[in-house]
Amino acid sequence: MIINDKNNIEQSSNKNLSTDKTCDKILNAAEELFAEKGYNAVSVRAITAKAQCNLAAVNYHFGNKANLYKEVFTRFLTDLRENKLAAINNVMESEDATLEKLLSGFCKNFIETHSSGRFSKLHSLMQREEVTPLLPQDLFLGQFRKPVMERLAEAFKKLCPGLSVEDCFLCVESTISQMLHLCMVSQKMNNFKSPLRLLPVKFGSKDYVKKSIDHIVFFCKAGIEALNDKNRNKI
Amino acid sequence: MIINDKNNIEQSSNKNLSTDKTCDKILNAAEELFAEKGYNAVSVRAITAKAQCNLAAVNYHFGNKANLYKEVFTRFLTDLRENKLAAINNVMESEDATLEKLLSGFCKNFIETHSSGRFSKLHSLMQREEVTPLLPQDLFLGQFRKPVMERLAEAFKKLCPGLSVEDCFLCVESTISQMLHLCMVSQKMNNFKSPLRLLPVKFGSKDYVKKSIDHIVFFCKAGIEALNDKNRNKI
DNA sequence: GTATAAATCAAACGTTCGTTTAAGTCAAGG
DNA sequence: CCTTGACTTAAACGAACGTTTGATTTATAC
Repeated sequence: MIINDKNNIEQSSNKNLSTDKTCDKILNAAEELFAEKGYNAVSVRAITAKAQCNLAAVNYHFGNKANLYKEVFTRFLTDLRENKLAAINNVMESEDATLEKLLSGFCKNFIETHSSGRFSKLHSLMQREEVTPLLPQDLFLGQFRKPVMERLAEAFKKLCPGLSVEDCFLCVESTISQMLHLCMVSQKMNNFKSPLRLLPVKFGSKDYVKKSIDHIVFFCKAGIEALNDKNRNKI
Repeated sequence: MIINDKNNIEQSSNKNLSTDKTCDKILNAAEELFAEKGYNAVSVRAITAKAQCNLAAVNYHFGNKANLYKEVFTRFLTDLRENKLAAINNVMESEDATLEKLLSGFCKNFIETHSSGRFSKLHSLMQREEVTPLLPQDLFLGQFRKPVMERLAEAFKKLCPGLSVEDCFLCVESTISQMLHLCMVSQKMNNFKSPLRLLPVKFGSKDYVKKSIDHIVFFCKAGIEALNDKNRNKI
């Protein structure tokens, strides 16, 4: 019995996750099911049914259900972190980087990544883990949130030197919180087809998301620049 | 067997929830436990143990566990909605209402309400319900979010006539999303005593929350006024 | 005081769950 | 060919859960 094997480090960075081995079939099936329904709502039996393997295979390869969840979550967090850092670096490595380009690049990558494909469903999983943590705090906070926040705060500082380090982090929180909220609204509305209309544009529709992105970029730019100006005037 | 009895309508509006009747003891015990651990992590046995009554009492008075949860959630949402509407009205009924006073009043009431007392733990429950809905959408969205959002959007419109209705709602979302995020960070850090430091001020500490509130008020004010000015310049 | 309904109680039911066990299959190495 | 170890399989275990039952107690009304 070999649990917690890390033999798929190279594979996890690939876009196409391998599906031949039982171990990987379980990992992929668990990722889909956990993302869709959350940890408690998914039974080991459901996972092994989807992976088309025996019930005991989960305990054989991963020790127990909780450890399988940890493996799924770690693989996902690593991939998502690299995605976000790349989006920030992509703007900052350019010669003519501006605050607006940074915000636009970060937010558009955010919504695209979290709204389609593999990360779409996993976004809910991340939100669930944030509200009801099942894993050690340092995994989510230290290995994902901290590096992304630090990189974005650093970028803000470079483009707006008037900001204090503290202001940079507060602006990062302001930006990210709005994006997380938008993703949640967008995803929830897509799932439930609610007829509720709060706006002329239907809440959660594609038009709504598009307008929201533009709004958030404008809103954050104004807030950050106002903060930048305030500090510069102090001097 | 009388389930779903609404005989405590007057009592629910009182600050001191009655605790003499078995029915109310169950409701109060369930509120505390659901708020702390979520629906699935709380067993009917745990509720009846805390309420010091028999296991079958839950099914006798509320039909089943799910309906008890609905009763708990409805009572809580009604109280919280009135709290928020009062905070907005409290500023707007004044003669010298300004955008900054509105934002400050709303945000400070928000953090105070969600950080201490009865609503402190219930905030997590609301977040869980948002991420993993167990109840019909129109309950949370229609009876809570919609009225609060409409009232705040209306207030923005009054103080910043240059904003379009759509802009008002987008600014409401920007404001609320930042407050929700702050509450979550604050609460999580309080629970876990994480040593992680992202800022000079400790993440999630009282100082951090205080500075964050001031930041959010300033940040939103700048964003809203920039939007207001942009539209006025169009004319 | 007695009849009727409401409320409480201990006990059990049926189901689902995560996990374990022990037998079985298969491929590689000597 | 045989052994060894990795892997798979069917079956069962024990615990926890929501719910139900039927008897018993308490309160209410006549």
